[in-house]
Amino acid sequence: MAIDRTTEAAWTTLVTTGRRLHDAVGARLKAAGLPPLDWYDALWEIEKAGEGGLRPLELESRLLLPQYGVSRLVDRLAKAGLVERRACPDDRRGQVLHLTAEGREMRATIWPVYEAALTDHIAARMPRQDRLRLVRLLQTLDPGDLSQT
Amino acid sequence: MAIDRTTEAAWTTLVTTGRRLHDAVGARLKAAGLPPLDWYDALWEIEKAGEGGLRPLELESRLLLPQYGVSRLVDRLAKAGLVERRACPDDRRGQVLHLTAEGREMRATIWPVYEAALTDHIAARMPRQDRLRLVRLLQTLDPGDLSQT
DNA sequence: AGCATATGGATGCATCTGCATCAATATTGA
DNA sequence: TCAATATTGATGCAGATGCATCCATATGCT
Repeated sequence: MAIDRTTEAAWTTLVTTGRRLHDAVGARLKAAGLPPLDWYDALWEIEKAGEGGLRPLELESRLLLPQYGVSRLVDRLAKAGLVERRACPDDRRGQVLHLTAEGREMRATIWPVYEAALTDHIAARMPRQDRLRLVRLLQTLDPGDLSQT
Repeated sequence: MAIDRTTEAAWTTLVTTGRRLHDAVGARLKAAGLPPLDWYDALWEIEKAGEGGLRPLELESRLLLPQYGVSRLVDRLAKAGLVERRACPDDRRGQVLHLTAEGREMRATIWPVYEAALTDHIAARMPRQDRLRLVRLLQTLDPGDLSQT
Protein backbone atom coordinates (compact mmCIF):
# COMPACT_ATOMS: atom_id res chain seq x y z
CA MET A 1 0.00 0.00 0.00
CA ALA A 2 1.46 3.26 -1.14
CA ILE A 3 2.07 6.16 1.15
CA ASP A 4 -0.50 8.92 1.39
CA ARG A 5 0.02 11.76 -1.06
CA THR A 6 -0.36 14.42 1.59
CA THR A 7 2.33 12.78 3.66
CA GLU A 8 4.73 12.90 0.78
CA ALA A 9 3.77 16.47 -0.01
CA ALA A 10 4.26 17.52 3.58
CA TRP A 11 7.66 15.87 3.61
CA THR A 12 8.95 17.39 0.42
CA THR A 13 7.61 20.87 0.92
CA LEU A 14 8.82 20.95 4.49
CA VAL A 15 12.31 19.82 3.66
CA THR A 16 12.73 21.82 0.50
CA THR A 17 11.24 25.10 1.61
CA GLY A 18 13.16 24.80 4.85
CA ARG A 19 16.38 24.34 2.98
CA ARG A 20 15.63 26.98 0.39
CA LEU A 21 14.71 29.54 2.97
CA HIS A 22 17.82 28.76 4.91
CA ASP A 23 19.94 29.07 1.79
CA ALA A 24 18.26 32.30 0.79
CA VAL A 25 18.88 33.90 4.15
CA GLY A 26 22.41 32.58 4.23
CA ALA A 27 22.99 34.05 0.80
CA ARG A 28 21.98 37.46 2.12
CA LEU A 29 24.61 37.29 4.80
CA LYS A 30 27.23 36.19 2.35
CA ALA A 31 26.24 38.93 -0.07
CA ALA A 32 26.81 41.40 2.74
CA GLY A 33 30.27 39.94 3.34
CA LEU A 34 29.21 38.46 6.66
CA PRO A 35 29.97 35.07 8.19
CA PRO A 36 27.53 32.15 7.84
CA LEU A 37 24.40 31.57 9.83
CA ASP A 38 25.92 29.04 12.24
CA TRP A 39 28.31 31.67 13.38
CA TYR A 40 25.46 33.98 14.17
CA ASP A 41 23.55 31.30 16.01
CA ALA A 42 26.53 30.41 18.13
CA LEU A 43 27.39 34.02 18.88
CA TRP A 44 23.84 34.70 19.84
CA GLU A 45 23.54 31.73 22.15
CA ILE A 46 26.76 32.67 23.87
CA GLU A 47 25.74 36.28 24.17
CA LYS A 48 22.36 35.35 25.59
CA ALA A 49 24.10 33.27 28.22
CA GLY A 50 25.45 36.50 29.68
CA GLU A 51 28.11 36.95 32.30
CA GLY A 52 28.38 33.30 33.21
CA GLY A 53 29.24 32.26 29.70
CA LEU A 54 28.13 29.05 28.07
CA ARG A 55 29.48 25.54 28.20
CA PRO A 56 30.11 23.89 24.84
CA LEU A 57 27.73 21.16 25.92
CA GLU A 58 24.96 23.69 26.18
CA LEU A 59 25.79 25.01 22.77
CA GLU A 60 25.61 21.51 21.43
CA SER A 61 22.07 21.10 22.62
CA ARG A 62 20.92 24.55 21.52
CA LEU A 63 22.39 24.44 18.05
CA LEU A 64 21.77 21.41 15.94
CA LEU A 65 25.33 20.19 15.98
CA PRO A 66 27.20 17.08 17.07
CA GLN A 67 29.85 17.45 19.72
CA TYR A 68 32.76 17.63 17.31
CA GLY A 69 30.84 20.15 15.25
CA VAL A 70 30.64 22.48 18.21
CA SER A 71 34.28 21.92 18.99
CA ARG A 72 35.29 22.98 15.53
CA LEU A 73 32.84 25.80 15.16
CA VAL A 74 34.21 27.24 18.38
CA ASP A 75 37.70 26.77 16.96
CA ARG A 76 36.83 28.95 14.02
CA LEU A 77 35.10 31.57 16.13
CA ALA A 78 38.05 31.67 18.48
CA LYS A 79 40.50 31.91 15.61
CA ALA A 80 38.48 34.82 14.29
CA GLY A 81 38.77 36.47 17.67
CA LEU A 82 35.04 36.44 18.33
CA VAL A 83 34.88 33.91 21.13
CA GLU A 84 37.11 33.13 24.04
CA ARG A 85 37.46 29.72 25.68
CA ARG A 86 37.98 30.02 29.38
CA ALA A 87 38.77 27.30 31.85
CA CYS A 88 35.71 26.07 33.65
CA PRO A 89 36.01 26.52 37.39
CA ASP A 90 33.74 23.61 38.35
CA ASP A 91 35.07 21.04 35.96
CA ARG A 92 38.62 20.97 34.81
CA ARG A 93 37.79 19.00 31.69
CA GLY A 94 35.40 21.67 30.58
CA GLN A 95 35.37 25.21 29.31
CA VAL A 96 33.17 28.21 29.41
CA LEU A 97 32.66 30.26 26.28
CA HIS A 98 32.46 34.03 26.28
CA LEU A 99 32.13 36.57 23.51
CA THR A 100 34.92 39.03 22.99
CA ALA A 101 34.07 42.65 22.32
CA GLU A 102 34.54 41.89 18.65
CA GLY A 103 32.20 38.96 18.99
CA ARG A 104 29.46 41.17 20.37
CA GLU A 105 30.13 43.69 17.66
CA MET A 106 29.95 41.06 14.95
CA ARG A 107 26.70 39.69 16.32
CA ALA A 108 25.24 43.16 16.30
CA THR A 109 26.46 43.77 12.77
CA ILE A 110 24.93 40.61 11.42
CA TRP A 111 21.56 41.00 13.03
CA PRO A 112 20.06 43.78 10.89
CA VAL A 113 20.88 41.88 7.72
CA TYR A 114 19.48 38.68 9.13
CA GLU A 115 16.38 40.45 10.33
CA ALA A 116 15.78 42.10 6.98
CA ALA A 117 16.05 38.75 5.26
CA LEU A 118 13.52 37.21 7.63
CA THR A 119 11.18 40.09 7.09
CA ASP A 120 11.39 39.79 3.33
CA HIS A 121 11.12 36.06 3.18
CA ILE A 122 8.63 35.42 5.93
CA ALA A 123 6.84 38.39 7.38
CA ALA A 124 6.22 39.95 3.99
CA ARG A 125 4.83 36.79 2.49
CA MET A 126 2.63 35.43 5.18
CA PRO A 127 0.19 37.12 7.52
CA ARG A 128 0.71 36.87 11.23
CA GLN A 129 -2.17 34.53 11.75
CA ASP A 130 -0.75 32.07 9.28
CA ARG A 131 2.66 32.27 10.83
CA LEU A 132 1.12 31.18 14.08
CA ARG A 133 -0.75 28.37 12.43
CA LEU A 134 2.41 27.23 10.70
CA VAL A 135 4.37 27.18 13.92
CA ARG A 136 1.71 25.14 15.65
CA LEU A 137 1.59 22.63 12.84
CA LEU A 138 5.34 22.31 12.68
CA GLN A 139 5.61 21.77 16.38
CA THR A 140 3.54 18.64 16.21
CA LEU A 141 6.01 17.26 13.70
CA ASP A 142 9.25 17.89 15.50
CA PRO A 143 10.97 14.60 16.22
CA GLY A 144 12.38 14.22 19.72
CA ASP A 145 15.31 16.39 20.57
CA LEU A 146 18.01 14.13 19.23
CA SER A 147 18.35 11.25 16.85
CA GLN A 148 15.87 8.50 17.49
CA THR A 149 14.81 5.27 15.90
CA MET B 1 11.94 48.15 15.57
CA ALA B 2 12.41 44.52 16.47
CA ILE B 3 11.20 41.72 14.30
CA ASP B 4 7.84 40.16 15.01
CA ARG B 5 7.95 37.17 17.36
CA THR B 6 5.85 35.01 15.09
CA THR B 7 8.24 35.63 12.23
CA GLU B 8 11.14 34.44 14.29
CA ALA B 9 9.18 31.47 15.54
CA ALA B 10 8.18 30.52 12.02
CA TRP B 11 11.77 30.77 10.91
CA THR B 12 13.28 28.69 13.67
CA THR B 13 10.63 26.01 13.80
CA LEU B 14 10.64 25.68 10.05
CA VAL B 15 14.37 25.38 9.75
CA THR B 16 14.91 23.19 12.77
CA THR B 17 12.04 20.78 12.32
CA GLY B 18 12.90 20.52 8.65
CA ARG B 19 16.45 19.62 9.48
CA ARG B 20 15.54 17.30 12.33
CA LEU B 21 13.04 15.45 10.29
CA HIS B 22 15.50 15.11 7.46
CA ASP B 23 18.15 13.85 9.85
CA ALA B 24 15.75 11.43 11.48
CA VAL B 25 14.70 9.91 8.18
CA GLY B 26 18.29 9.82 6.98
CA ALA B 27 19.24 8.03 10.18
CA ARG B 28 16.71 5.34 9.41
CA LEU B 29 18.31 4.65 6.07
CA LYS B 30 21.74 4.54 7.58
CA ALA B 31 20.55 2.25 10.33
CA ALA B 32 19.30 -0.09 7.63
CA GLY B 33 22.70 0.00 5.95
CA LEU B 34 21.37 1.96 3.01
CA PRO B 35 22.85 4.92 1.14
CA PRO B 36 21.91 8.50 2.02
CA LEU B 37 18.77 10.33 1.01
CA ASP B 38 20.35 12.26 -1.89
CA TRP B 39 21.14 8.98 -3.51
CA TYR B 40 17.55 7.96 -3.31
CA ASP B 41 16.32 11.25 -4.65
CA ALA B 42 18.66 11.11 -7.61
CA LEU B 43 17.84 7.50 -8.37
CA TRP B 44 14.18 8.23 -8.20
CA GLU B 45 14.34 11.23 -10.49
CA ILE B 46 16.32 9.28 -13.02
CA GLU B 47 13.99 6.32 -12.80
CA LYS B 48 10.94 8.53 -13.21
CA ALA B 49 12.47 9.97 -16.36
CA GLY B 50 12.02 6.57 -17.96
CA GLU B 51 13.42 5.34 -21.23
CA GLY B 52 14.74 8.66 -22.37
CA GLY B 53 16.94 9.08 -19.34
CA LEU B 54 17.64 12.36 -17.63
CA ARG B 55 20.09 15.14 -18.35
CA PRO B 56 22.26 16.22 -15.42
CA LEU B 57 20.86 19.71 -15.89
CA GLU B 58 17.42 18.39 -15.16
CA LEU B 59 18.66 16.67 -12.10
CA GLU B 60 20.20 19.90 -10.95
CA SER B 61 16.88 21.65 -11.07
CA ARG B 62 14.91 18.82 -9.49
CA LEU B 63 17.27 18.15 -6.64
CA LEU B 64 18.48 21.06 -4.62
CA LEU B 65 22.07 20.89 -5.77
CA PRO B 66 24.57 23.13 -7.51
CA GLN B 67 25.97 21.97 -10.82
CA TYR B 68 29.16 20.56 -9.37
CA GLY B 69 27.13 18.83 -6.70
CA VAL B 70 25.22 16.92 -9.33
CA SER B 71 28.40 16.13 -11.17
CA ARG B 72 29.92 14.56 -8.11
CA LEU B 73 26.80 12.84 -6.88
CA VAL B 74 26.52 11.19 -10.26
CA ASP B 75 30.18 10.24 -9.98
CA ARG B 76 29.46 8.35 -6.80
CA LEU B 77 26.34 6.72 -8.14
CA ALA B 78 28.21 5.65 -11.25
CA LYS B 79 31.13 4.35 -9.23
CA ALA B 80 28.63 2.33 -7.21
CA GLY B 81 27.26 0.91 -10.44
CA LEU B 82 23.80 2.37 -9.98
CA VAL B 83 23.80 4.94 -12.73
CA GLU B 84 25.19 5.01 -16.21
CA ARG B 85 26.28 8.14 -18.06
CA ARG B 86 25.55 7.89 -21.73
CA ALA B 87 26.54 10.28 -24.46
CA CYS B 88 23.80 12.69 -25.35
CA PRO B 89 22.79 12.41 -28.98
CA ASP B 90 21.61 16.01 -29.39
CA ASP B 91 24.46 17.74 -27.65
CA ARG B 92 27.94 16.39 -27.58
CA ARG B 93 28.84 18.30 -24.47
CA GLY B 94 26.05 16.67 -22.56
CA GLN B 95 25.07 13.32 -21.18
CA VAL B 96 22.00 11.36 -20.43
CA LEU B 97 21.69 9.46 -17.19
CA HIS B 98 20.11 6.04 -16.92
CA LEU B 99 19.71 3.65 -14.05
CA THR B 100 21.37 0.29 -14.24
CA ALA B 101 19.46 -2.79 -13.14
CA GLU B 102 21.25 -2.49 -9.81
CA GLY B 103 20.18 1.11 -9.62
CA ARG B 104 16.55 0.18 -9.99
CA GLU B 105 16.97 -2.55 -7.47
CA MET B 106 18.61 -0.23 -4.98
CA ARG B 107 15.85 2.35 -5.41
CA ALA B 108 13.28 -0.32 -4.75
CA THR B 109 15.17 -1.55 -1.71
CA ILE B 110 15.40 1.86 -0.15
CA TRP B 111 11.80 2.86 -0.67
CA PRO B 112 10.07 0.72 1.95
CA VAL B 113 12.43 1.98 4.63
CA TYR B 114 11.98 5.57 3.52
CA GLU B 115 8.24 5.15 3.38
CA ALA B 116 8.10 3.65 6.85
CA ALA B 117 10.09 6.55 8.22
CA LEU B 118 7.75 9.06 6.61
CA THR B 119 4.77 7.24 7.96
CA ASP B 120 6.15 7.21 11.48
CA HIS B 121 7.36 10.77 11.49
CA ILE B 122 4.61 12.46 9.56
CA ALA B 123 1.49 10.46 8.86
CA ALA B 124 1.36 9.04 12.37
CA ARG B 125 1.77 12.40 14.03
CA MET B 126 -0.45 14.65 12.01
CA PRO B 127 -3.92 14.14 10.58
CA ARG B 128 -4.45 14.38 6.87
CA GLN B 129 -6.27 17.65 7.08
CA ASP B 130 -3.37 19.27 8.89
CA ARG B 131 -0.89 17.88 6.42
CA LEU B 132 -2.79 19.67 3.70
CA ARG B 133 -2.89 22.88 5.66
CA LEU B 134 0.81 22.63 6.34
CA VAL B 135 1.63 22.14 2.68
CA ARG B 136 -0.45 25.13 1.69
CA LEU B 137 1.19 27.33 4.26
CA LEU B 138 4.65 26.22 3.31
CA GLN B 139 4.04 26.83 -0.34
CA THR B 140 3.44 30.49 0.24
CA LEU B 141 6.85 30.69 1.86
CA ASP B 142 8.95 29.01 -0.77
CA PRO B 143 11.48 31.46 -2.14
CA GLY B 144 11.85 31.51 -5.92
CA ASP B 145 13.38 28.47 -7.46
CA LEU B 146 16.99 29.49 -7.10
CA SER B 147 19.05 31.94 -5.13
CA GLN B 148 17.67 35.43 -5.15
CA THR B 149 18.46 38.73 -3.53
C1' DA C 1 32.43 31.49 -42.79
C1' DG C 2 34.76 33.17 -38.55
C1' DC C 3 34.98 35.02 -34.14
C1' DA C 4 32.81 36.19 -29.59
C1' DT C 5 30.09 34.48 -26.23
C1' DA C 6 27.17 31.10 -23.84
C1' DT C 7 26.29 26.50 -22.04
C1' DG C 8 27.11 21.53 -20.19
C1' DG C 9 29.83 19.39 -17.31
C1' DA C 10 34.42 18.31 -14.68
C1' DT C 11 38.04 19.39 -11.39
C1' DG C 12 42.01 21.42 -8.14
C1' DC C 13 42.08 23.38 -3.95
C1' DA C 14 40.64 24.80 0.48
C1' DT C 15 37.29 24.12 3.89
C1' DC C 16 33.84 21.45 6.31
C1' DT C 17 31.70 17.21 7.97
C1' DG C 18 31.29 12.39 9.82
C1' DC C 19 33.27 8.78 12.20
C1' DA C 20 36.08 6.73 15.35
C1' DT C 21 39.09 7.35 18.86
C1' DC C 22 41.88 9.73 22.22
C1' DA C 23 43.43 12.19 26.47
C1' DA C 24 42.11 14.24 30.61
C1' DT C 25 39.32 14.65 34.38
C1' DA C 26 34.96 13.15 37.16
C1' DT C 27 32.11 9.90 39.27
C1' DT C 28 30.83 5.53 41.03
C1' DG C 29 31.19 1.64 43.87
C1' DA C 30 33.77 -2.16 46.26
C1' DT D 1 41.39 4.46 48.62
C1' DC D 2 41.62 2.60 44.33
C1' DA D 3 39.99 0.56 40.14
C1' DA D 4 36.20 0.63 36.66
C1' DT D 5 33.40 3.53 34.13
C1' DA D 6 31.42 7.85 32.41
C1' DT D 7 31.85 12.45 30.65
C1' DT D 8 34.07 16.70 28.35
C1' DG D 9 36.20 18.13 24.62
C1' DA D 10 39.85 17.46 20.73
C1' DT D 11 41.63 15.30 16.60
C1' DG D 12 43.43 12.10 12.49
C1' DC D 13 41.54 10.52 8.60
C1' DA D 14 38.39 9.92 4.84
C1' DG D 15 34.73 11.71 2.37
C1' DA D 16 31.74 15.80 1.01
C1' DT D 17 31.08 20.73 -0.28
C1' DG D 18 31.96 25.52 -2.06
C1' DC D 19 34.40 28.25 -5.12
C1' DA D 20 36.68 29.33 -9.06
C1' DT D 21 38.12 27.82 -13.21
C1' DC D 22 38.70 24.82 -17.06
C1' DC D 23 37.61 22.17 -21.33
C1' DA D 24 34.67 21.09 -25.00
C1' DT D 25 30.99 22.03 -27.76
C1' DA D 26 26.96 25.18 -29.25
C1' DT D 27 24.97 29.34 -30.52
C1' DG D 28 24.77 34.07 -32.07
C1' DC D 29 26.41 37.91 -34.70
C1' DT D 30 28.58 40.33 -38.43
